[in-house]
This record gives sequence, C-alpha cells and structure tokens, in this order.
Amino acid sequence: MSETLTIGGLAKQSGVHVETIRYYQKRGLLSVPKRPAGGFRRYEPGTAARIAFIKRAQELGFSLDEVIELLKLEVTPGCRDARDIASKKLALVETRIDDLQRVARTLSALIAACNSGTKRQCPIIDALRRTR
Amino acid sequence: MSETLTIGGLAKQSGVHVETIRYYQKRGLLSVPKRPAGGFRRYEPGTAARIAFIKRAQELGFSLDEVIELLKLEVTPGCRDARDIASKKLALVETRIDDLQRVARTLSALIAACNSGTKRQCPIIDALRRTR
DNA sequence: CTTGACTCCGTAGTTGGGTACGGACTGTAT
DNA sequence: ATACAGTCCGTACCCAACTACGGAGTCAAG
Repeated sequence: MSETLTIGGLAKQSGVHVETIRYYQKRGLLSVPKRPAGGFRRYEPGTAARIAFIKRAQELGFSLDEVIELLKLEVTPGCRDARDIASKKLALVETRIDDLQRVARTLSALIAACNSGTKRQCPIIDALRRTR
Repeated sequence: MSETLTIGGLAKQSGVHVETIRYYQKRGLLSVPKRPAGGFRRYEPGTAARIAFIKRAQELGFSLDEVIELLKLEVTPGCRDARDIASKKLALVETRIDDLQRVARTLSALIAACNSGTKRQCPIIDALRRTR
C-alpha cells in the first residue's frame, strides 16, 4: 500500500465524493497537490484529517468561508480569533433557536385549538387569514 | 381613489416587490386577473389580504408549496388537513431546534474552555482537529 | 402630444454547497 | 496490448424564493 492516495481513495477514506474534494480545492479549503508529469494527483494521508476538520466545523454550523478562517488559525494559532468566530456563530444560533421556538409555540397553540372545542372555522386557517 | 389596484399599488400596500407578485402568480399562489384589452391588470383589494396570508404562513416556516395547500383549505375547509400540515411542520421545527441546541451547547463549551485555564493549544481548533 | 412613470413579459442571475455529465486521458491488471 | 477503472477538466445543473434586466408597450398629467 502506498503512502499517498489518489483522489478516489481519499474520497472513500473521508466519506465524501470526489467532486467534493475538487470543489474544496476550487474554494481554497484544500491545496492542490502537484502531479507527476501529466499523471494523477497524489494526496498526503494528512489530507483526510483536514477534510474531517472541515466536516466537523460544518456540523457546528460554520460556512465554508468561515472554515477557511478557522483553517488559517490552525496554522497561525489565534485563540482569541477562533473564540470570536465561535461567539458570533453561537449568537446567530441562539437567535435562530429563539425564532424557531416562537414558531413552535404558535404552531402548537394552533394545533391545540384545532383539537379542542367547537370550531366553526379552522383556527389555523383563521389565524393565517387574520390581519394582525 | 379606485377600487382596484395596479400591480405597483398592490405591491406597495402589501410590502412586497412587484416581481414577487408576478412570481406568486407564476407559482399559482395568486390568480392572474384579466386585463382590459391590452391594458394593465387591475387587482381586487382583497388580493392584499391573500398576500398577507402567504407571508404569515411563510413566517411560520411553511414553504410556498405548503402555502398552496393551505390556501386550498381556505376555500374548501378541512380542519383535519390543516392540522396535519401544521403538525408535520411542528415536528420538523422541533427537530431543528434540538439540532441547534446541541450545536449551541458544543459552541458554548468550546468558548468557555477558550476563556478559562491555561491553554497551550486553542480548544476550538483542537476540537475541530481531533478525530472523534 | 409629449414626457415620464409604470407595466408587461421572458429570461437570467443570486445564494451555498455541492452533484452530474461527458469527452479525453492515464494507470494498472491481465 | 488491451480492457476497464479511475482521473482530469470545464461546464451545467440542483434546491427555494426571489431579484434583476431589458426592450416594448401603456397610462396619466401637463
């Protein structure tokens, strides 16, 4: 077994599609390895770890542009910068949670109204129809 | 002042762009009014209420396709159908809230780790780097 | 009756994160 | 030496809900 991987091997190991790797290269999240005289590119095994880094950051809600910033911080450590990026993201996530909780409360109330009592008009339709 | 509105007047009254109204017509959320012999279309004042209905439903997380269903129920009442649509949406919203709460917890923990203690390595970068 | 604002209509572009396609090339196993 | 799988590359397409554009037609005021 070789030390380096083809793009297909890297994709398999990382659990992403070949096109995704090429896309990350275009976006600047992965560097494009040299290829030996017209042949196929060979990837260092460490590349898989970098892809895993990207995927974990995405799961935490970071966009690819933000992941680029975080990747920069990986080589040039800046705990404060990383914390600032994370704090901003946390604030956004919390706002989004609040929004969704309001929506959930409204939906619950409407569904409950639907289930109970004598409805001459559907409370859900009615609520949407009503001017606030 | 006239009883009917031009598309521009309707847009202004509804707080949406002219193009949005035309888009809703294409999507079937609004009917296209007849226009007098090559002239401009005239909208019934009630159209603004329908647009408001759409906007309120959107705020509750319904897609335009779902809004179309809800609009059908407005004319052919079906409380059970409306409740089912709302229940499905509520389940999705609650799942989304749970996901985001997990993300928020993780981000908070990382930020807290950043702020406290002696860090030889940034805990955020470190967490992203670590294979789970 | 001219000016300027508005409307009509189709088409194309936006956002983000990819996915799909297709022709040409290469690497490897038989 | 020849299949055949894999790679390269550019381009187009996907999703939703708009937004922008451009040329032609129309309406209303002065």
